[in-house]
Amino acid sequence: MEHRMRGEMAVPGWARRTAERVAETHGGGPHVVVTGISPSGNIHNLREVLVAEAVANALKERGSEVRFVFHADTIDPLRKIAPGIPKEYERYMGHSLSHIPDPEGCHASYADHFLVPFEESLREMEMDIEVLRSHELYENGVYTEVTRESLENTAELRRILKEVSGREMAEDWSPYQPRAASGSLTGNRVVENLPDENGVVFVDREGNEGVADYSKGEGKLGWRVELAARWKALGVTFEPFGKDHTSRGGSTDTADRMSREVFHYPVPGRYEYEWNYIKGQGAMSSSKGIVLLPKDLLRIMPPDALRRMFLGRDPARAIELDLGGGFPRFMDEYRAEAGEPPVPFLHLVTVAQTAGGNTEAAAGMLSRGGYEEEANDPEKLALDLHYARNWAEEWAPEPLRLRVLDEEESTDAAAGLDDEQRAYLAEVAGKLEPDMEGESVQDMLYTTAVERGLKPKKAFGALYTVLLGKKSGPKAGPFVAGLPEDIVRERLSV
RNA sequence: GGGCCGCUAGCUCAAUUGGCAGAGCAAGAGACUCUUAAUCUCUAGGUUCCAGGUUCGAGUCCUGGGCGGCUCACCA
Repeated sequence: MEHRMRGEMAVPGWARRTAERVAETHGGGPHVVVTGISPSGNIHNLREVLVAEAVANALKERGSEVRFVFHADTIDPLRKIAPGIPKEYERYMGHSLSHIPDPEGCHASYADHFLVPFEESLREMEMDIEVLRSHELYENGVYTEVTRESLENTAELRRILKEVSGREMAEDWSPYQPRAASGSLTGNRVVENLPDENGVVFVDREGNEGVADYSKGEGKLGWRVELAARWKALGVTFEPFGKDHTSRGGSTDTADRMSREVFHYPVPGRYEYEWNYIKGQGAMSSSKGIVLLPKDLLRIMPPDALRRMFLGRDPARAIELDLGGGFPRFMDEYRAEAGEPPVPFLHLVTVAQTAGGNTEAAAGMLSRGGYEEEANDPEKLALDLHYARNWAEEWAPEPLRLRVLDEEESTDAAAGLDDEQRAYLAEVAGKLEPDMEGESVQDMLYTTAVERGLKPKKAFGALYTVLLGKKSGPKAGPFVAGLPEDIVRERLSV
């Protein structure tokens, strides 16, 4: 069986149309597709990155050369303390994330603490993307020219901000935020530009004067200006935006005008995406501690399934992702489209939980169930079982979760059974033979119950009680046949 | 107030850039001597929020309206 390779997914229509518009306004390339959000680990990030990836692929499909960039705002000042971060970090307020130590000491900086896991997720997604850290861009002089340009056009930028937002701007406003000796980017006042030295003279909170060299990353442009400046500095031709940025008076509104009127750079193509929500959890919010990493979701599905799930039919629409009860159906549809063997995901879930880590046993169960193809591909089977098992443990509704009780638990659970049920279990235990097929086990279980005048529901209920501690479970015959015989016999002897 | 999105079967949603309105679940009927969130077969279920417009043809495009959700303030 030939499986579709990663990254070769069909380019969706909305992405192709977007690429077409980008090509009309920005030519045949080379194109620079940028996606950039703060490295806070919010799952919305993923949708933005995937939208950008789809458009980048659509541009490539048109024959253009594409540079695909993830831009991380590592130089940005810390402005709120995330849950779980020590209170002492209050003292780093206003400092660059790249200049603050990792609260857990595991990475080079506070910024990397959040960014590195996200980078790992991008790698796991097998994404062909280049990660740029903004503090490095500043330090390497990538922003030197646009910063000089911004400073020269301070009055013009200030006027645009005032017009678009309708707010009064401080008389001494500057597009540049120098870093004070204290490390803080905020609360400093630029008093003089030194274009010949790539610098500004500023006065900090305490009234001390200092000089910042903007060719060396000793400060940064204010957010709204930086956005437009980045387009020019990196030659951006496309960037997606969430709806929080694109409203009137929003950041794209100001950046668009700055780009055209100050930097004389054509506004990059754009796609406005809606957000995605996780059913039962509400909006993902890093400040509320509701954080879901791509990594977490790659535990239950392959990268291309994640792409499909997060992009939906049209990323301009909000979607509520159902990772609970609706997930098996999603997987079945995805697998059908991808041309994978048609084993129902729910079946894999049962098999995975029954067979534990034993791929051979699982293959046997699948084979007996008529799923030869899946059973004969151990590598793929192991991966699918991994997804199914993780889903069962982390997302599945309670009725689908299975765990064979240990001896003690089983004895406790059996306390509620009556004599008829115990006698039934004892008889069944005696009739079980090694190498019985699921079907004959099922037949034996049923026939025995009927012969004893025991209602099937009561009989099967007893079986599930001692094996799983529940009143119901997966189809009993195949399930029991898949378990080691001695364990079954032991649990039935109560 | 501005912006974006949604409104299609009882429920959750599809409808491939204008071409016979579909699926899953729920409901009803039947089948299986085999428990289940059962399975299989069949049935029913619709003024696509409203009013106009464009078109040979509109769930889809345009205008106006209604209801609901989200989002926006130099904070990146």
